[in-house]
Amino acid sequence: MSADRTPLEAETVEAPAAAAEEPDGKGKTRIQARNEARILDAAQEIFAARGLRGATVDAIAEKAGLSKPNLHYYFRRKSDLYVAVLRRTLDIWLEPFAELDPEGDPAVELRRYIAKKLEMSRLYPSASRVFANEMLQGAPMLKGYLSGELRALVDRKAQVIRHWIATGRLREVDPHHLVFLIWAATQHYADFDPQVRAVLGKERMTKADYAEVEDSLCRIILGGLVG
Amino acid sequence: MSADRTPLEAETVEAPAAAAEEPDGKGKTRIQARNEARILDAAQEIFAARGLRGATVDAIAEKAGLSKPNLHYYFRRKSDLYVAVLRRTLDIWLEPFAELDPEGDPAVELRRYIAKKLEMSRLYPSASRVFANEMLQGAPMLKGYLSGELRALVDRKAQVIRHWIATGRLREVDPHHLVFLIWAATQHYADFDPQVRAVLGKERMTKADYAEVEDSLCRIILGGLVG
DNA sequence: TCAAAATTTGACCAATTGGTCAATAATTTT
DNA sequence: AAAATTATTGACCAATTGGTCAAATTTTGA
Repeated sequence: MSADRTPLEAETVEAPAAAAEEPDGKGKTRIQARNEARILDAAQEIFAARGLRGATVDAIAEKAGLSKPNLHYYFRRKSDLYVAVLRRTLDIWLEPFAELDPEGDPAVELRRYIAKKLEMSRLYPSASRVFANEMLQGAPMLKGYLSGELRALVDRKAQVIRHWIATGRLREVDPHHLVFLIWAATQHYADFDPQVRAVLGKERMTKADYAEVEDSLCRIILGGLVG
Repeated sequence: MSADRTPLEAETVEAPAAAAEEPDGKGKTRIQARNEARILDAAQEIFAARGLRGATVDAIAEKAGLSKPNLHYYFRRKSDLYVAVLRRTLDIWLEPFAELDPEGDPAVELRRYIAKKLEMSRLYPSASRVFANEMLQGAPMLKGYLSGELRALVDRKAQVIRHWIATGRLREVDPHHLVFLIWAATQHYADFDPQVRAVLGKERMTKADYAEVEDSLCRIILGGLVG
């Protein structure tokens, strides 16, 4: 109940000695790079399924193929690892959102964004789930990030959407809620996968299934907003 | 890693002696009813924030104002309590969905359903979060329910939507994905509340804020489907 | 009023778990 | 090849936690 929180701003792993190195990439042994990657992947799976508190270091270590003390050699605290996973996920997620182009055609831009976001749910569902878990916990690790960087970015993109509306290329909508809707709809297929599969009666969701999802989402969301 | 799963079908609490009593309601002392309600409410809060594994019986007991052994007097295992909370949530959730009327106007019916679902996110966010948590864990307790009762109900309602389409009152859409979209969009405001508030820059979401959400969602989702 | 039934609790376990540490084994550097 | 650095591990704690139990207290009902 006390100490498993570390602000996102903190460095994930102390860069070994060397100061002016690239924030990641170099300054790392071959072994270091390999093991840290393995650990992050394993941690993402475990955190996705159990959350921060539910995940055990033993489980992560086992999945990564390392002993617990060996894992601690790379990440001193479980929360460090959690934050590192979260950071990696966020980096991947925000890229296509930031690319929404005010000069592009809203229909094309939004469709591409929806497609990319959905593809991420399909390819990295566990990343989505870790984030969802963090939200459910009240975002203890991401509070600052959400109301800082993220809010700023969303506000900027809301301007893009307003621009589209102002130039008559998009119907009147609240930009924020449009963004939330896209996020909710796309992430749903990763976060609520068991429900989706059960209701659809599918053992697993194929690439083709996702193509149908994309079609449906675009049709509904864009249907009333453009054209 | 072993024993914290109990199928939903199992009775929540062994009805004390009497066989042919109503499944709930009677057959319970005043104290029993009061305490069980308190425990369920407390458990919902704790489970919502921490998930099944992360929630401690102590925390639930404290929130309910009882001692741990006393809580165990009412619910022998933590997982019993978890299932009970889940069951209660599902009962509340499915009611308005089941009410979608094939003879009604699609615009009115869907708008009302969206409004009700959103209201539930506003009034009982923790219920939504417990469910979300269970999904993220892979739905260990709800698997059977999802592919049984729920799937059947959704299929039935998908027919209603297809009926609307066939009679030219609704544009062509995949009924299942429309339902998922509505679920995702409405639950998002409960499950991702920290993100929503941070991005919107609001300390808390008021009733008025939710009214705007409702308006936006209906405008986007229904905008392209009816009229 | 008094015994039976229901409720509550303090004291305890046994298992789990995050994290440490000294010692050992690889690797790299000189 | 020896020294220095990096990686790995077995053995261990201390704290947390789910759950038990016998004893005590309160409520109920005849």
